[in-house]
Amino acid sequence: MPKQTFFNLPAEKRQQIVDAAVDEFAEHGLENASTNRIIAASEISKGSFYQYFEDKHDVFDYLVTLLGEEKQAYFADKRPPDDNMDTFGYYRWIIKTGMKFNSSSPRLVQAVSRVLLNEGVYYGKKFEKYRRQTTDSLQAMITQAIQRGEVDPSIDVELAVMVMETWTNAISTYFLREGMKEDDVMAWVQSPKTQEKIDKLLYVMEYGLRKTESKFGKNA
Amino acid sequence: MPKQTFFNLPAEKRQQIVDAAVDEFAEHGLENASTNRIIAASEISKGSFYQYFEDKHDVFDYLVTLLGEEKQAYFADKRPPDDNMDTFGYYRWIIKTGMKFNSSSPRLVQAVSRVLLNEGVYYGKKFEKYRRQTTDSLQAMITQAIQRGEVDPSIDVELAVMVMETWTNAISTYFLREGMKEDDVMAWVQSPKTQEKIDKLLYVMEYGLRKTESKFGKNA
DNA sequence: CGGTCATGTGACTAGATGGTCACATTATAT
DNA sequence: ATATAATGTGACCATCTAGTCACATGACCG
Repeated sequence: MPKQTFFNLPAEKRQQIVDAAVDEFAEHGLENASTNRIIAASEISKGSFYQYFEDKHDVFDYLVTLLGEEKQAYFADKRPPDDNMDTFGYYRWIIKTGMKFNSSSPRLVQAVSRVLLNEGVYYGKKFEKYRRQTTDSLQAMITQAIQRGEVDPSIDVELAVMVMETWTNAISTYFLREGMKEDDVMAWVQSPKTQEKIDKLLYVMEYGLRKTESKFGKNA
Repeated sequence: MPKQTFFNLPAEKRQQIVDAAVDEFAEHGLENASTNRIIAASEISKGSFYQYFEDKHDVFDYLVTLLGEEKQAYFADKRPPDDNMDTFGYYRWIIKTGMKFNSSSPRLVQAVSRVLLNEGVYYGKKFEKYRRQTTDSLQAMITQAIQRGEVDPSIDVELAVMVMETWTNAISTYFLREGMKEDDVMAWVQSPKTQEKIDKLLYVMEYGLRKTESKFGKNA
């Protein structure tokens, strides 16, 4: 957590620092980020920086919190279109809505995701708390889905969580790699081409790659 | 490519340097790796290092080449048990045999994978050549599988490649995260528990998470 | 032996890093 | 206006970084 002095700052100055930090982490990750550069870019003095934060990890923690808050605010007034959706439909809605949210704060998402999805794997324990959030909610979702008879009960929950976590991360990575190339990320996300890609991907997650009889009926 | 002086070195000394580099990259990745530490650990002088290599990227390139050679040598005398295997069976064999290979050079695999799978995403163009190798062979495999009527033809090739690439990477990451915790990695890979996990994972890739009628016949 | 060429060496440079601290400035309260 | 507390500042420190270079050591050859 940043120190009180940081929160006493005028919002404008706070934003200046956050912007600088977001850029730095998005560009260099956490371990390679330079506090000196953050200080230079946010046009504060070195002494001030250390009066606001412990170190760069402290800044990063704050960015994660910030992203969490923004996400919560974004989802606050959003509800799936159909109340009787099954789990896969709900997951599809979550993924698509999540991608729209990502387009609304792409740099912040890039900064945080880059560290949590990649560096985080190697500096394990430090980031476990963040991963656990997603894991737990996915686990609840899947347990319910099995009870409802939507997910194959012969697949254990742990594995199903891994599958969905993998796809959640893969789609995030896809967003960061392909979406961030575009001028208008939001337009790219909402384009029929991107939406279709996500649909197809989740279809494969549901029904698999293999050509089966039951699928023939669907595609014929 | 390392300079000629490096290849003139006695094999023992070369190995010493490789070991030090592998450890450094496995522990710190590419961007955070320190040539100074590699030099210290391999017990050569600074001047010598720069007579062998251009810089640390040069060393890393060599490690990638080395891993490629070792992998090729490992697969040279291995053939899938059944010649009439379908594509999914073949892929399953590749993945499992690949994991056995990984256990035989776990540190080298860790060093290279860490950089290519994670850092590589952000320092794009530099590593594209390596990624293209896997992509191309997966693409050939899938095209053939569609022709054989094994893969759903309504799934475009590009997407199927993404799916298989995602799973190849996910299994690599799983190996690095879980397998490397074990004392005996090889034993862990070949244990029934791990093998079953892989089987189930690839089963889900083939048939999906959703409970379908055709699956009922299989699982009942 | 002397000469030549390849290899080994570590002190040194120039720059960046995270972090501290004595002091200057500003705001608040009396 | 004066005292007190909060905030701002950048020179400075120790440590690390990649890379160079003048010189030392060794090997081989005539």
